[in-house]
Amino acid sequence: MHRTDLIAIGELAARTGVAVSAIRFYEAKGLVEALRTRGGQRRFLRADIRRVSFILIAQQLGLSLEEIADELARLPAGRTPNAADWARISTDLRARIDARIAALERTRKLLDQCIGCGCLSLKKCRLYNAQDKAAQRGAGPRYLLGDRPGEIAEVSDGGKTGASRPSPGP
Amino acid sequence: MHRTDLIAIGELAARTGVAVSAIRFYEAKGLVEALRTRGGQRRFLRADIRRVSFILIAQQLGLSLEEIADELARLPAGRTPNAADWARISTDLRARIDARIAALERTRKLLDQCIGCGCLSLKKCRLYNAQDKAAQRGAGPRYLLGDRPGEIAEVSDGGKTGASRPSPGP
DNA sequence: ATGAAAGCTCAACTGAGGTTGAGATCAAGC
DNA sequence: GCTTGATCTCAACCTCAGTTGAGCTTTCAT
Repeated sequence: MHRTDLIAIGELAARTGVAVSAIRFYEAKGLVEALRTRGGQRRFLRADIRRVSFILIAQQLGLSLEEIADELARLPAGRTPNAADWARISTDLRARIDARIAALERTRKLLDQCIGCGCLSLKKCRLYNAQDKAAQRGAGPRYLLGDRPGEIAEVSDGGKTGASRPSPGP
Repeated sequence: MHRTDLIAIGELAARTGVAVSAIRFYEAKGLVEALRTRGGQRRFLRADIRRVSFILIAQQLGLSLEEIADELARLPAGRTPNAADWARISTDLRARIDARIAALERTRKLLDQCIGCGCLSLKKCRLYNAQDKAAQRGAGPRYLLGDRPGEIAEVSDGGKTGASRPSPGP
């Protein structure tokens, strides 16, 4: 093949659209690995172009760098994801997207009811009352709508969540 | 009405599910206002339960605290949003939700093609190449995906792009 | 052989949305 | 009056995903 199967960080950057600093950052996080020249400069494999692209895509789909690192760590020894890996991973990702869309749709529905009724007035507004309900019966602290970023709670009248979200823990 | 039309910060916290520290933070950002006792403790109006709830909802719908502050600032003197205000604001929010759902759906479609083809192989994978502005609401490499159209290097095995853009500039 | 371009490390900074801790004061029930 | 729990301020710290800058070294084309 090419004599230059190793590429410098700048080339990897240019080919993926990622900043050089970001690639160094990814390396520090264990997302990519580099060989070094005698002089100490990084040299990447061509396959790392794909690896970085994978990172970008996964990121777009909502995974944190840590999750991506986990995903990559599950592959045999530094391998860049192949078709089978991808099928598994992407099926996973699809489920995430579905969940996000569903959550958003629930919210939209609630919101529509709310626009329609124009209420905003406590007794009736379901969006508002999602939280309020909590307090007016039984006075426990910490009720809330969604308990996860990006996720709106299913606001059903009966449902109690008991989810404590304001602080992620001590 | 009640003799206790004023509530302490702890109660506001309990009734909204927000941490006390977060409420102080919101006050610092101008999102809520508090009266003070002679001793210097904050006392909130009951209406602030609604105000905080509004903040929470708007936040869930993707507004930053600054945007929420702007929204609230457009209301007459510290008023908690009323029906007309709400109609305007919520119509706005709905558009945001729609946009997010649409973006997510585009991504999902791309992903489906990708699961199907199993490619992952640069030339064909639209997810890889098209790097849609999909779910970009959330952290991510800001200078890249979508930002400068045409700037993403075609991730191909062959040619060199020369488009070196390691840093977005000062 | 040389000079520009690219690379190196390390520390500090960003910004959003808060949390944590120290040390002091306030409010209220007994 | 005392004690206990809630609250106060202020500063420092956290996470995430990187960026920026200083100061220095390596690589490569001419």
